[in-house]
Amino acid sequence: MIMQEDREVTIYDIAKYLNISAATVSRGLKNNPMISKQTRKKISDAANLLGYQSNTFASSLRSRQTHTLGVLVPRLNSHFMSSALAGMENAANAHGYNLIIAQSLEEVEKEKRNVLTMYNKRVDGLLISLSANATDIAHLEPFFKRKIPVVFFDRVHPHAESTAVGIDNYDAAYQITQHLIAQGCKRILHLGGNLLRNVYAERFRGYKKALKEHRLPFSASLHLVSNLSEQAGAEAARYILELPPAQRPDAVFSANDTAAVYCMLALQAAGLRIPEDIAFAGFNNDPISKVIAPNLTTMNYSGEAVGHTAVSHLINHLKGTSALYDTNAITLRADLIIRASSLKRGAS
Amino acid sequence: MIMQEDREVTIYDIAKYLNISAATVSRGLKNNPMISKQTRKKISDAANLLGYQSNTFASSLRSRQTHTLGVLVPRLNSHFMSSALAGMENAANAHGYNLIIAQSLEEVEKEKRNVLTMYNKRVDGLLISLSANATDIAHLEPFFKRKIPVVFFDRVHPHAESTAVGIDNYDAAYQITQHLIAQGCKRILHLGGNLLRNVYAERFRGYKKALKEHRLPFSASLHLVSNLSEQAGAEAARYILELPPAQRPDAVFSANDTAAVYCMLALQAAGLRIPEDIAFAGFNNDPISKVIAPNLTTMNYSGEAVGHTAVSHLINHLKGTSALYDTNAITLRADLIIRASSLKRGAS
DNA sequence: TTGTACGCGTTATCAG
DNA sequence: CTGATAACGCGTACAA
Repeated sequence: MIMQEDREVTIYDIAKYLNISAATVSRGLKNNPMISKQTRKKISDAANLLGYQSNTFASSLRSRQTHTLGVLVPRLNSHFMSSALAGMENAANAHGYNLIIAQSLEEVEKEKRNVLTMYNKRVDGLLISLSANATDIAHLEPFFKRKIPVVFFDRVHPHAESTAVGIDNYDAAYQITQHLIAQGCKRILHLGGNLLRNVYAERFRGYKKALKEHRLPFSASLHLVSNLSEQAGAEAARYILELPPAQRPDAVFSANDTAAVYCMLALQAAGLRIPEDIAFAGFNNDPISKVIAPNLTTMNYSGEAVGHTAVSHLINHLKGTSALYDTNAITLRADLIIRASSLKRGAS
Repeated sequence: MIMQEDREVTIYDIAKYLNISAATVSRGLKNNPMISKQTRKKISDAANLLGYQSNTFASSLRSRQTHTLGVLVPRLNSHFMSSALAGMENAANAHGYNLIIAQSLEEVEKEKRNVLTMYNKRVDGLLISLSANATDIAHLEPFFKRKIPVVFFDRVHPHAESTAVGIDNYDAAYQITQHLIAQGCKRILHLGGNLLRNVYAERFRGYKKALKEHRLPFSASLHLVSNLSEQAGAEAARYILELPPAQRPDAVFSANDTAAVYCMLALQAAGLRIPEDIAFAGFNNDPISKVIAPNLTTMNYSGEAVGHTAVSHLINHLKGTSALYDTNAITLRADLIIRASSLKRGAS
């Protein structure tokens, strides 16, 4: 048990000390221009002297503002997510906001509980990237009902009154697939994620569009769905190796770099050459993509930018200072990075 | 500006609705056994019906407990840190605690500001990994003074009333260096970090101890200090290549995997063979260490475990349920993972 | 088992 | 420019 220390120093202590009212102290502490410069100085000095530290929730209780944003993500430990968090923290800090962070571990139930916790903490806004198998956003109703702004990022969901921050996954996947086709690939396997999530559904759509445009047949046997983990990548390799030679793909487009890399490693271990026997492209520009040999062609977009944009937008909305307050979707750029893993015919 | 919605539903609304007192509602909501089972049921039903959601800071204001822990790290976006955060979130969530997270970006000033913010939010405890060039922990005084528990993790600092969670960096570095020596390496370069931080100082000490034990000379020209970034790794490679052949190291022990890997890549690009010309060992078991060719020998320890342990310990302390409340240091295990990058003479 | 009454530290409102 | 006073929503002695 922690001992209860002596009472904390409050604005009343400062008031008493200076023989002024607590109201004046409160105002002075926030540099309210109504208070004379000298009084403000006196208050500030006394605060330091007495070791005063404001009590955020007493303030929140009264002002109905917590200056805290809730962040809810599927997992904290991926390169993209931690970059996004870093970007969020930067933006939040710059505006005097704090972040309260939780992960759903891809479990809808945990996501629901965390949403409620965030609500109970009365966050001023919520940033969320949905868990893999959430089918709807009914659990966000408490926020919608009270018009507390919600910003979806990365794994978004359509909602009239919320903003979505992400990239054009459809176009990105289209570009990647086209690039592989331009390299002469004709049987391109797609290593995809759960189609409930827009990011994976759209990457799959973009892939199919490119195939169609080039009159390449799409076959369900060339579309694997998984959680895109290291294991999933290795399993995909086993799947490929067990395919009859005639049906073997000559390229793989993976919806993330992790699965791509571990698929590559397993295929290489089995004696296949990359890109000669099978070309590879991933997604995310994860650090491992430029360490693997050959380097992995991938789609680059900045997690930091996504996070920073999402928070900046949210805070602008809260402060009502942005004309963007009713923007419904923010699409950040993503660039194809062509590396050796997909270059069947010399440099590009 | 966000419109102020209708007042929130409070325990008073529930009380009025059921013709009972707010106190009873308050107690019933927390399943206080003093309240009869049926009353509790009625309260719970009414709460659901009216859409009641508890207001955490009204509660915190009264109870002086926030059930929130502050987490302050140098950077959010490294593999180790995001794993540690994931472990912390797990442990916290399991005990009904929340995490408020900020990064110092290695700047002492930002660290100080964040510490104060955490204090003002009245976190129940603080978890901190110090920024690279913090020379003391005077800025934690507000916490110490009010006996709010502080737990250092990874980059720790001695303090009588705080706990430190980490690994034995001294021994780990000693093991790594010894392994390199056993492989026949005689001139081992150490790519180290800022010596103000225990993790780097101890890894350096362990390295020197191994050298000394094997009567290998230590030379300042074999100790590079940097921020261990990708660039720093590449620069180290340049440094090595510019050394007169006779002075070139035959091994590199880097205090993290990132610098090791980018040093390897640059040396390989210059035509050096690893491990034949120069052996490598890193630290952290970062994902890139098992993707680089040849795979990087490294020290494995779980960020998740560090984070989970730190939070569990802190919460146990808060709840006063642990005999460990006065433990001053928790050392987790770290294992040498020997991979091809350091094997000069066949498999081990 | 339940109700009464007050206070946690701050800010908003309304006077002066 | 400053002060008095009443909330904000909840928890807890104390009384019943």
